[in-house]
Amino acid sequence: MNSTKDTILACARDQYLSDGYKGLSMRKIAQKAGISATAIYRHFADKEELFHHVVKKGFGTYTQYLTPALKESTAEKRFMKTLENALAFVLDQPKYFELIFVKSETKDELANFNDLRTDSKISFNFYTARIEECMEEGFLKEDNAGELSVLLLSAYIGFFSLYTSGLLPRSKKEIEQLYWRTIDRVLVGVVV
Amino acid sequence: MNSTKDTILACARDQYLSDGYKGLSMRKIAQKAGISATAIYRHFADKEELFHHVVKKGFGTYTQYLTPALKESTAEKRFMKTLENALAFVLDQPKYFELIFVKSETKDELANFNDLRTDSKISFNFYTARIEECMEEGFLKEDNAGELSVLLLSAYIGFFSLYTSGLLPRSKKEIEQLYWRTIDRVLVGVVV
Amino acid sequence: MNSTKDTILACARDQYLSDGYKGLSMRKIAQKAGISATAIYRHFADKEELFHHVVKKGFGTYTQYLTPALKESTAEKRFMKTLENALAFVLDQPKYFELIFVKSETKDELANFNDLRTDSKISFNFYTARIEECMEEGFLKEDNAGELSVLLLSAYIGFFSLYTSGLLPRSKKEIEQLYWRTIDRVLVGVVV
Amino acid sequence: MNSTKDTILACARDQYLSDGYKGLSMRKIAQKAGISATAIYRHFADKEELFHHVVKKGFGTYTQYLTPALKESTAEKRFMKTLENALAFVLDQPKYFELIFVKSETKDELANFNDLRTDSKISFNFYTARIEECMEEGFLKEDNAGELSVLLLSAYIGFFSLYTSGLLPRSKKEIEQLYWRTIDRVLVGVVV
DNA sequence: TATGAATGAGTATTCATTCAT
DNA sequence: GATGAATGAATACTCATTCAT
Repeated sequence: MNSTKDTILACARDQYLSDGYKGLSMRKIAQKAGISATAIYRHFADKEELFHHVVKKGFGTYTQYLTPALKESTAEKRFMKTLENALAFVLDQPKYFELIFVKSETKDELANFNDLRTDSKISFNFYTARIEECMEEGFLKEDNAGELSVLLLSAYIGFFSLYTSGLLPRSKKEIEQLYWRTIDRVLVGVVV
Repeated sequence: MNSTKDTILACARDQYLSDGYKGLSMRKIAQKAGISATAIYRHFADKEELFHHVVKKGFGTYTQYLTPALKESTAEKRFMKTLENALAFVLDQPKYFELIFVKSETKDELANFNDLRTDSKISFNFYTARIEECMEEGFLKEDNAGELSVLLLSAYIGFFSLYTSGLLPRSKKEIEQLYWRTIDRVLVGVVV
Repeated sequence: MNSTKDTILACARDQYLSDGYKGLSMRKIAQKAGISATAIYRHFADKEELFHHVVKKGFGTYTQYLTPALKESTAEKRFMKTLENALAFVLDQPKYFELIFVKSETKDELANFNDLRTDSKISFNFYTARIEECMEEGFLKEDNAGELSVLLLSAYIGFFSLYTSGLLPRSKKEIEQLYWRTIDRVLVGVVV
Repeated sequence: MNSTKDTILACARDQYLSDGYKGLSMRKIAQKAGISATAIYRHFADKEELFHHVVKKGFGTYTQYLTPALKESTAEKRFMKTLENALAFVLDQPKYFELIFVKSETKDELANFNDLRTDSKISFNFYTARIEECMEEGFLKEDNAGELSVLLLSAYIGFFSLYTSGLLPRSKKEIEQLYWRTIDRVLVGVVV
C-alpha cells in the first residue's frame, strides 16, 4: 500500500546501518529508493523525522528477537532463551545493536521523544520480568530483580561494546563462549 | 609555548564532546579558538589528525584518573580505589567517557590506528592487573583474572551507557549507590 | 528548453577561452551564468564533465568550419576550400583553435577520453580524405596521403601556434598571404 | 654561491615539467627544495617572477641543444645537425618543448616580457641563418630563407604537437622515421 | 504524489602572500 | 637569509530544503 514510504524507510535503514549517521543523506537514500530526493518530503517532514522512524524500526527489530523467548515452557527456559536471543541479535544485527544501545544520536532521540523512551525501556522490563518469574519459580534466589536486570543489561551492552571496539576475540565461536561464561559469572551468586 | 596548538585541541575536544562528530567542523573550531580556519592546518595536517589527537587526549585523561589508585598500600585498596576512580571519571567527565568507550567514531579510529588501540587496552590491562594482585593477596578467589576483568569493564561501560541514555536514576547519589551495588553483584562470587 | 545547461556551457567556454584552465572556476561560471554555483551540479556531475563538454563543443565548431567544403564540385576545389576554411576557423575562433590543437589540458582530456580522441582524428582524416581524392582526380601526384596529411596539419598547427605567440606578422592580410605561401611550399612537390 | 636560488629554480622547473602549471605551487616547490615556503620570497618577488625564470631556463636549454650544430664543417651539415638536435630536444625534454612552444602560459609571458620575446626569436633566427648559408653554399636553392624557416619551424612544432596529443605513432623509432620523411617533404622543392 | 531546478549555507582543503622574529 | 604562524580569498563540492509545475 504505502509502499514508497516503506521503501524510503528501508533504504534509510540500510544506509544508516552500512554508513552510519554521517552517510545518511537524503539524496543518497532517494537514489537507493529510485525516487527523487524531494519525494521523500512527501512522506517525512524532514531528515530528523525520517531518522526517528529508523530508530523506531531498530527497537522493533530488537523486540522481535526477544519475544519468541516467551514461547518456552518454564521461566528458566524463557530466561535462558532471552539471553540466547539477545546474543543472536547482536551477532546478526550489530549495526542495530549499535543504533539502539550505543549511538549518541539515538540517545539524543531518546532524550527528546517519549515514544522512543518507552521503546527503550522494553528491553529493561523484559529482562526484569524474566528474572522475576525465575525467582518465583525458584530458579533464581529471591533478590532485587530490577537491579539484577540492570547488571545483566549493562554487562550485555558493555560486553558487545568492547567486542565492536575490537578488544575482545573476533571469532564467532570464541565470542559466544566468552559471552556465556560472562553470563555465568553474573549469575553465579543468584542461581539456586 | 605551543599555546595555539593546545587551544585548537581544547576547542576541538569541547566541540566534539558537545556536538559529536557531525558538529566537528574546522571552521567552528577556528572560530572558537579565535583564529582563522586555515591556521589550524599549520598545526594539524587535516581533520582526521586533529580528531586523532582529541581521542588520544581522552585516553590520557582516563589514565590520569586511574593511575593514582596505585598509591594505595594493599592490592584490595588499589582495586577498590580503581573502581572508585573509574566512577569519578565518568561522573566528572561524562563526555570523555562517551568519547573513549561509546562513540562509534572513536571505534573507527581504534580500528585504524595502532597507537589508540594500545591506549584502549590500558584500561583493560589495568583492571586485570589489579584483579590479579587481589588474587595473589587473597582478597579475591583464584580465578581467570582476564575474564573477570572483561565482566567488570563490560558492566562499567554498559552501566554508564544506560545512565547516559536516561534509563537509570539521574541523581548523583542514587547512581553512585546503584553503581556500588552493581559492583557488589559482580564480585559476590569471587570475594573471599 | 535546455537553456540553463546551454548557458552554463557557453559561460564555461568563454571563461576557459579567455582565462585558461586556471581561470575555469565553478563559482565564476555560475556568476557569469547568473545562477548559484551549486546549480551547475544539477547539469554536470563535476568540473571535469563540464570541461569535457566544452572541449567537445570546440571540436564540433571546428567540424562545422570544415564540412561545408564538401559542397564543392571537384576534389581540387574541396581541398582548397578545406585549407581556406581551416584558415577562417583559426582567424575567427583563435581561442577554439588553441583549445583543440594547443592547450595541454585538452591533450590530457584526449589521453583519457575515447570520444574526444575520435573527435580529434576527424581533422586528420578529413585532410587525408581530401588529399586522397585529389590524387585520384590527378590534381596531386600519387603519394602517401596520410603522411602528406601529417605535414599539412603539422604546418597548420605550428604556423598558427607561432602566430598566437606573436612571432609572425599580426595583420590579418599579411598572415593570410604568408599562410598561402607556406601552403604552396608544402604542395610544391606534389602538385601536378 | 647563490645555491639556494638555484635549488629553488631547479625544483620549480622539475615540478612544472612533471605537474604542469596547475601543480606549480610555492609550498610544494619549497618542500622539494627543503626550505620554508616563505624563503622563496627572499629570492623571487612572487610566483610570476619565479615562473618567468623557469621559462627563461627552458629557452636556454633549447639553445644548448641547437648550438652544438655550429661545430659542423659545412652549411649543409650544420643545417642537418640542427634538425637532428631539434628532434633530440623534443624527445629528451618533451616538457620543455611544450613549455616554450605550446603552453599558453608561456605565450602570456612572451606577450609581456621582452627578454623572453628575444629568446623565442632565437630558434627562428637560428633556422633562418642555417638556411641562408645553405643557399649560399648551394645545398639549397635560392629562395626566401625567412619563409622557409617559418615552414620548417611550423612543421616542427605542429608535428610534435600532434605527437604529444597521441595522434602520431608513439614508438621512438617510428616517430623519428616519420619526422625525417616529413622534413624531406618540406625540403623536396628546395634541395638542389 | 512526484519531479527537476535551484538555492544558501556549509564542508575540508589549498593557495600565494605577509609579518614578526 | 630564513622561519613559523597566520591570513583571506579561493577551490570543488555536498547538504537539506524549497518551489513551481
